[in-house]
Amino acid sequence: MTGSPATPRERYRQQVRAEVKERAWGQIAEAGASALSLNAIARQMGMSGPALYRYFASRDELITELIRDAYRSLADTFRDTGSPEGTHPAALAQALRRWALDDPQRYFLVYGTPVPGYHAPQDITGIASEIMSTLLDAWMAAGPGEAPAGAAGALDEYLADHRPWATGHPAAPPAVLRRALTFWSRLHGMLSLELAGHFTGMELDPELFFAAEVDALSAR
Amino acid sequence: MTGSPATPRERYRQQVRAEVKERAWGQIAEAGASALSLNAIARQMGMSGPALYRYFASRDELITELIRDAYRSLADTFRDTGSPEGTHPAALAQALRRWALDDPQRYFLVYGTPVPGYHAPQDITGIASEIMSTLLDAWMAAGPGEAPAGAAGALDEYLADHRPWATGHPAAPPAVLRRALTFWSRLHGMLSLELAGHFTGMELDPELFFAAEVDALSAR
DNA sequence: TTATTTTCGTTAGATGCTGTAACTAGCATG
DNA sequence: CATGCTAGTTACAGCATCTAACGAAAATAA
Repeated sequence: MTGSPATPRERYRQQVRAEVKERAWGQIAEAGASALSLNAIARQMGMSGPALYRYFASRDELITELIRDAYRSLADTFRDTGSPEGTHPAALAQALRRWALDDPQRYFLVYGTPVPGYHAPQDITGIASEIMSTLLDAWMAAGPGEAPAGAAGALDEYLADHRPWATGHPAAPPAVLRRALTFWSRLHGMLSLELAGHFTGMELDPELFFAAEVDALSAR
Repeated sequence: MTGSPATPRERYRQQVRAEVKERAWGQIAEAGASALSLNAIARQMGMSGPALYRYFASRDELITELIRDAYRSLADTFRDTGSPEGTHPAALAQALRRWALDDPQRYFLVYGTPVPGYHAPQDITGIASEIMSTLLDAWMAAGPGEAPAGAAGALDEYLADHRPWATGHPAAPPAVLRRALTFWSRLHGMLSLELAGHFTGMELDPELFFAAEVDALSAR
């Protein structure tokens, strides 16, 4: 990574940008992304409002950058989980849950309610496919499982011909694609319900539920 | 329902409230709940900003009411799906998906990213348990399925003693509780990914995927 | 019918936000 | 040293929520 030209000006600039993001994460953790205020951040940093526009062209650009960092963080967490060849899907599941619980609002920035007009820039979709790729690696190692029954068979047939999201894994059989997809979707269901607080008051142990679902899919 | 006193004043009042909500739903559908503006609604209705505060104490109160209506709408949709005794879970799944696709932002108002500080009022949690109750009805009719394997057994043991969310169904065995819970969670995973657009660009037919998952759980 | 009270809408304004424009002080480079 | 770039400033436009004070209309009471 030969990134920064290391001129003092640029160093300072990156430092300020980093601090802005730091405080932005703080605000988001406290009151959600919709409550993020550039003015408030500027006040915290002892400068006046418009100064921050030297560093971020708009509030949206800052949020987009935070979303990018969130994706990057998840992709790295996935990549760093277990060995490159033999990662068990259950390990990825636990890593994902830890990552989500570590900062729920960061999770929601990636998988939460989207803004209707918003379209993620190209590089973010690239990171997203990195994440899917790691998931496919793990399920490739785990194997296709037993023969699909019922509608799963129909889905496998479909996936055999519609797999642009798995271009990095041309050797993966449709059953592996289906299992990875199913896995991802189920994890997301549990986590977003848990993080949104839909289990509170139900007296349900999310960890136990999570473990049961992971086990159900992993063992089959 | 002997609700309204039907005095002309009250009739007018309810009418204005209804129109405000109508336009609010329009705004939300276009730009999401965070972009909802009382001022803009007032402008559309040909009155000046503060007038609306005669009808809604604050922006938050309006949003809370919309959330309540969304919950109510889902509970009614569930209740009206199939017969009171013999509803198949798959029918509920399809009803839920139709309801979600019919107005994605309404879905997100119920199951999307929560505002950190927000606590839903009592009556909303009541409607939420109505929804769970309908789900439990359907799974009671479907039966407990085959014996649980692996971690599902541990979850069943836990659920036998932790079931305050199923007080309306004292006769439901733990396996039914688990299946209803799992069902709910998996549906939510697929729907929120679909509605948030995480399947677009993957060339994945959400309906086929949805059917496969519903089938996988229903048939077991 | 007349008088009183309640309700609905208005305008003015406090406060906070995003974002632009114009200007100044300081730093780096020629 | 002179020039230009950059990071900050203040001023301001525009829009948002929401409060306060006031006038008009409608419902109610005498």
